[in-house]
Amino acid sequence: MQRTKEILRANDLRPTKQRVLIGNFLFDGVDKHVTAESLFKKLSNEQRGVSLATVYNTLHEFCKKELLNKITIDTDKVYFDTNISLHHHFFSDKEKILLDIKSQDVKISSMPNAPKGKKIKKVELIIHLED
Amino acid sequence: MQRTKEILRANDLRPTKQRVLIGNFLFDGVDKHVTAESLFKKLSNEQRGVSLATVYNTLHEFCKKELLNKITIDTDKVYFDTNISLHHHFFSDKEKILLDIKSQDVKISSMPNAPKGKKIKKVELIIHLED
DNA sequence: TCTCAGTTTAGAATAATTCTAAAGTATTGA
DNA sequence: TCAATACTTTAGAATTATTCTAAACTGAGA
Repeated sequence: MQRTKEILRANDLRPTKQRVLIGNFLFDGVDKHVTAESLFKKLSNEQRGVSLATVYNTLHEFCKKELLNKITIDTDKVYFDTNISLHHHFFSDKEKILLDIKSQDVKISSMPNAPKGKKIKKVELIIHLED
Repeated sequence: MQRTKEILRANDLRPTKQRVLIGNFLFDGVDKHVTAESLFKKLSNEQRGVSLATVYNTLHEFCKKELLNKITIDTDKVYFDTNISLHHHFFSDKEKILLDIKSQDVKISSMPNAPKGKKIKKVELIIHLED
C-alpha cells in the first residue's frame, strides 16, 4: 500500500487509485510475468476495477520508469516482467509460458562490438523449449 | 530457377509459379531478412504478382521445412531470415533494423538445463541497440 | 475550496495476421 | 494426352492485441 505510493511518487507518477491497485499487485515482492490482458482479468475481480486502456497506459509508464521489463518474445502478446535484475528466459512456444533463468546459470563469454554509431542497450537470451 | 524447383521438390512442395517466384528471390544465396509485407512489396513489381495471403502461406511453409528462420523480436512484425545457420542478432528497437551477428562473435559458455520434461529447441540471443 | 494539469475511460481505429470458401492448377494414372 | 483429384492461390472478411481520441474525472497545490 504505502510502499506502492512511495514507488510511484519517487518516479513522478501520481498515486491514483488505479496505479496503486496495479502497483500493489505487481510490486508485492514476488516476481511475476504479466500481459495486459492477464493483469486486466486479475484486477477485474477487485471491487473497483481498472479499464483495459489504463492497464496498458500503466504498464508502459512503469516500463518507462524501469519498474518493469518488457519482453517481446512472441508476436501476439507483450509480456512484462517484474524482475528487473539481469536475467534471461525460457519460453515454451507451444504453451506460451515464460520462465526466468537464474542469472548465474548463463554465462556469455564473448560478445560482438555494437555496429558503428550504436550502443548496446540490452542483451536478451531466450531459450525456446519444446516437449 | 532450376535450383528453386529442386529445393521445393526436395521438400515436398509443389513448384507453383508463386513459390518459385518467392524462392528465387529468397534463395539467391544472399542472406536476407524479410517480413511478409516487405516481400509482398518487392514481388509486386514483378509482372505477375503474388497475393499477400500466398506470401504468408509460403513463408510459413518454408519455415516448417526449415528453409527459413522465423524471428519474433518485435510485436508488430515477424521477420524471416534466409540464413538458417546458427547465429544471433542485433536489433535496433527504434529503427526496427535486424542485423546478423557472426556466430564466432558470440560464445555462450554456460547454459541452464531445460526444465523437467522439456528440451531446448533453439537458443536466441538478441542484442538490442540504441544510438 | 478552486483550479488545472495529469489521468482515466469507453469506444473507435489500426494493423498484422489468419481464416474461409471458391476458383485455379500441378500431378498422377490410364 | 486427358481426366480426376488433391493441393494451391486468392480476395475479402474476420480476428485480435494494441493504440488513439476526446470527453469526463481527480489529485495536489494555491
